[in-house]
Amino acid sequence: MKRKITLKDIARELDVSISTVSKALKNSEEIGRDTKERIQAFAKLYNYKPNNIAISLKNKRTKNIGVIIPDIVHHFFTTVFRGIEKYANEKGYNVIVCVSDESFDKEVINMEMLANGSIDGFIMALSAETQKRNDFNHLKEVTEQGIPLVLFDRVTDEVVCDKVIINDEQAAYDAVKKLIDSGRKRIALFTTENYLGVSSKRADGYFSALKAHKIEIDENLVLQLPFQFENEDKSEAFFKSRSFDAVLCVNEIFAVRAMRMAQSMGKRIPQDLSIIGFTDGILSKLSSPSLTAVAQHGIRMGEIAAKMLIEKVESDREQENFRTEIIQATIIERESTIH
Amino acid sequence: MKRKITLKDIARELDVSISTVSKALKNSEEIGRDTKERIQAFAKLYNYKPNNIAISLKNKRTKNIGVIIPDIVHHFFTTVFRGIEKYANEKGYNVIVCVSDESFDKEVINMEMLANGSIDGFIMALSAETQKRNDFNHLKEVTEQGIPLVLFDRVTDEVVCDKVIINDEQAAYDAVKKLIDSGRKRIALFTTENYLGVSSKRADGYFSALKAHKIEIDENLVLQLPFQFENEDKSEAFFKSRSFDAVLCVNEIFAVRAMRMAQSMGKRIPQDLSIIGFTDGILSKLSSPSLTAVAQHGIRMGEIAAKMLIEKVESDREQENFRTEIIQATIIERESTIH
DNA sequence: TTGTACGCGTTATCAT
DNA sequence: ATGATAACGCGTACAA
Repeated sequence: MKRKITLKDIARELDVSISTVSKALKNSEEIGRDTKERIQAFAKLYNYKPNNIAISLKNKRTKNIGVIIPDIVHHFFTTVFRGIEKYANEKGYNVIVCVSDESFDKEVINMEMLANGSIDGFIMALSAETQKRNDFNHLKEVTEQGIPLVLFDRVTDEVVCDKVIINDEQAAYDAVKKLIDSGRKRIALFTTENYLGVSSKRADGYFSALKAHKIEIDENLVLQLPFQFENEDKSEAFFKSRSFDAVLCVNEIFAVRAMRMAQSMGKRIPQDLSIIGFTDGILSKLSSPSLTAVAQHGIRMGEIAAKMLIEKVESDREQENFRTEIIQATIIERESTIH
Repeated sequence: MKRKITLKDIARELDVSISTVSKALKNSEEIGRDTKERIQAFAKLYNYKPNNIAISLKNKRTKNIGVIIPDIVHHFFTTVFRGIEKYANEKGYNVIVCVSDESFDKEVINMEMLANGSIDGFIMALSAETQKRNDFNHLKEVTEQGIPLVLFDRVTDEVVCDKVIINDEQAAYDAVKKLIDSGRKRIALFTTENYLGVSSKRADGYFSALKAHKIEIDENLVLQLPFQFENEDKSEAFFKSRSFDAVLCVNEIFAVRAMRMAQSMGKRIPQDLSIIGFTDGILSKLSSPSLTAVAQHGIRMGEIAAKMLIEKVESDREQENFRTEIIQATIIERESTIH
């Protein structure tokens, strides 16, 4: 087994000083032709590569980005992650991922682990619990330490930092408008409990679209469901007791399950019921009929987040100006709506 | 902005030596009651945390694991990743993820980036291109340097290291047997081009199950498709020109698309056609009808991989004994088969 | 009980 | 043209 070779090893072997080796390998003009060549040849032969950790210690730059997301087995988040990783890699950065699992405590622990020198900056989406508790001290501490932070999708006004979001409210508005334009009158909303985070903006868009089109708001047409739609009974009761001809769902799992439920009750999609869901993932594409969906452009969101972060990281002067980038969601029309 | 505080800062502030501070914070018995308390109080007040990078340099241990996977927007891989991340975090390790994007070059570059001290060991699944080229020098180099490596799912015999796989062949055999037992006679196989990696084992299981049950093998019933099943024409032609009453698909995307294609041609699932797919992901659960699937237990696979790796990392003595853990796949019966 | 010195691997500055 | 030294932050063997 050939262990990693260091500058010191080369220096000893070639009987020169460490600093000579260091300079020679950087092609410094200070070093003589022949010594330089000797050293470079030797280094290449033994495949010398500088130790990242030592360089990090010296430069106080790790070239690592910390990403903290609530869930990784999740289409939208992986998509954003893909964008982050792609951009970061191009810029020579590596990405350390931690999953908060929607837990406040894990989010805190993960941030602390990484904040002690392991990363140059954070990109994250808040856990559900963090949003519920409205406690953002761990984020504030990090920014106060001068560690750059970019929030995406699940953000908060409480923390001053860069942010990337989609225009959730407008997207929901547009989706509902599309349903109305196609002749739908009784439009339901399937959302998460407590209108958590983005869901509340989507609900806002839903309500304002109805208002703008003079459709009376019927709170009975709003169904709040637990995260994974585990509660089939609740939705079944909803379907049985309400009459509606369209649904807007705040995520694609809700959308697919709504569709299945409707179909099992003999409804035809889209003739009897139109469905639009947020997140244009594999489920929307491959369900049958395929789902009209609000594309959140996760990859772009990730790229932008990474770009914003790296800019901050690489700018040495203290930053005070923070931006919020808004990505335009687009509606991908498929078979679950009439057009 | 309060920058991170170091031992040196505390020492200067309290007018003691750095090593005194260091010892005091480790509660060393060498240090006097009062100095210890003074130092600890001060450290707590200023929220002192040791710098990970410095510790890494000193210990030659980063407490980072490098994970390289072909794709992240992919149910199975994210599932495995979840298992890795979970176990690693419990053990105080962080996970650096790189996506090879099925490319040999990116895999090599990513490994090199991380191998220079950034991580203590690798967990990876080979990219498609790497498998095709049969070139594993980058893996061998890493193991020769003494960096522990665990391969999962997409493995190779060419590299001597720990591995975690599922019993693909047996699982395919069992799936086909289940189809046969339910009365199916003409069973098709939808696989990737060139029987890449795991697909070839699944094909082996398919063939041997047919043989074992005295069903004549008809090569015309094997359809090779590009990765994402982009080629709808090819599969449509297949459906039109062949007659078969069951399909085994090597992944869930193939399975869902096969089902949609069949349905669009008027076939009923499972009455006219039974379908079983590998990967028990969200697609299988939520498609309609839901898909009988081979569960690969990604989380467990990830946990085991992380466990194997960390054991190797933390064992100081040179390792020579490598294991291959085989996880038993299980068939989850749903609506796309008769039982 | 406290402090000094050294080393982890690298680079930058200053001597020779 | 080459080398010695200090520094990044920490821990520890050894000295006082």
